[in-house]
Amino acid sequence: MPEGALTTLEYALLGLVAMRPMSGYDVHRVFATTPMAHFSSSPGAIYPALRRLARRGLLKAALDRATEARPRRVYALTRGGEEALHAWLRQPVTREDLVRGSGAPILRFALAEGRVSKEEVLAYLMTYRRTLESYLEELQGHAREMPAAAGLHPRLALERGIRGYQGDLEWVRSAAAKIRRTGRGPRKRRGRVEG
Amino acid sequence: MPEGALTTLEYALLGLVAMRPMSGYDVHRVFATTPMAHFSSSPGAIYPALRRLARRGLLKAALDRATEARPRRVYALTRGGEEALHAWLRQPVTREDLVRGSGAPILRFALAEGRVSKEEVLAYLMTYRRTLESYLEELQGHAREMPAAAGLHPRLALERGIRGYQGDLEWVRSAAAKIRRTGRGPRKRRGRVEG
DNA sequence: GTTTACATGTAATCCGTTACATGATTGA
DNA sequence: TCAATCATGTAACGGATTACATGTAAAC
Repeated sequence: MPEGALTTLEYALLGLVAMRPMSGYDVHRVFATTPMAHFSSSPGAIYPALRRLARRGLLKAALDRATEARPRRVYALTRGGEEALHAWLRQPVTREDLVRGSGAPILRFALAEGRVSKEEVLAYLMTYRRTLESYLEELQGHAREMPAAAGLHPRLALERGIRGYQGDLEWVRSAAAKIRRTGRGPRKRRGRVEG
Repeated sequence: MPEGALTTLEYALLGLVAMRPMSGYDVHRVFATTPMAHFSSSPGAIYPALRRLARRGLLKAALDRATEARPRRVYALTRGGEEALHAWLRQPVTREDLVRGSGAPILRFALAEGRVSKEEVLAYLMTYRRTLESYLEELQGHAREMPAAAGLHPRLALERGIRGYQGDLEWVRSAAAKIRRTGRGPRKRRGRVEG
């Protein structure tokens, strides 16, 4: 039932809950204490988004009345949620992803671990790379055709954008190389044993 | 009169109209044909935003009935608009600016040309630099304290963020240096503006 | 002479922000 | 005991996206 796409926040929530079932406050804390803050926001966004996902059947809520005085609504992924998340993780990076600066490309990459095969991750990074290369050419075209009268600041601002995407390109290459070097990719989720 | 802050889009509109009076369509075209697309969006955002700014007294609309068959509403900055824009351009870059990735820091820089003194631009870039340095330390702390169990993808995603801000830092330094070299009288000896 | 692109908007829907509400737990 | 903090939300408001509406000029 993926009628209509989800917001970036909703996908971030799917991805977090996929790691382990979480309450709204658990999610809030992740956003408050990690660089995921980029996607976060306020409880006023998180709680309604969780409910929307539950209403759509992508999450299921379990009322946990035992452990706490106040009931906690602990959300977990449903089968449909798994599928929606998985489908999203495999979406290629588009020009719009870059222009909008939504952070979605990196979010997808970060959440892909253990849910997408190594080959699919590499394919995803390839779409990222190609889109970056193409958009970089576009921006460099703008830089070339920028009239001198446009002024120093706009030129510097554009240069900053170009540098940023070039850095992303280097990152993509380096990340792909590191992933290629990993042992047989996690085909399906495999438990990590830490040592 | 500046009750409540404006949205980034609204400031972008103020900045564009400040360059030369523009109609909604003119603005739309700038967004559609330049890297300003980042802040853009649809007519459905632009036109209402222009009206809001007019209602607040920051823009004044002139109905241009002569040049075109259909009347164009051409917007120009009012005195209040000048002041609101100028006040915004001088706001320091905050941590929230970075976390949210709104693009506001660069937008302010790009729009500052000719409206803010060279010294103020350099001071602004200094706030940008300091905020970047501080946020970078925060992110590097996260990287150090990230449990090994967190996995490869989140670590790479964080590394990408750190690299990006480091690139911004280099850009800030280089931009400040270029701006320092501008508009110096031929006889003036260079003074140090370092911090 | 009709399609296509230009130019200027409006309307419905919906998401996110801000601020508030409330109950439990802990520290002074 | 009183305040602060943790934990879990709700409500009002407003801006943005998407889609639609409409009227002119250019192209074919």
